[in-house]
Amino acid sequence: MELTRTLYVGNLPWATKPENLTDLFSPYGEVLSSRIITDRETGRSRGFGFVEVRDEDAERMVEAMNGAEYEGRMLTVNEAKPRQDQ
DNA sequence: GTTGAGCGTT
Repeated sequence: MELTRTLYVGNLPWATKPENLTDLFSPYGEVLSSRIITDRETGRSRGFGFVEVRDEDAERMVEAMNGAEYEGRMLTVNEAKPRQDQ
């Protein structure tokens, strides 16, 4: 039984940092970790990231943040697909 | 010094 879930966050501004994700999602639940996916070569943001949250908060946080506006962008928030398998 | 749909490293 997992205690956490990972949320996919898309349509982020290029300048968004992991701490920004934490600040954005914290009001709606506990953020355990957050990360911005960057291009391995250039190191620049790819415009999306992932936020690890408590399982019990995940649903509410998706509802609250999906479609929310950040720096003029309508965010896409969904439960992340499993990275390896399942 | 750019871009805009997307589901991520060890």
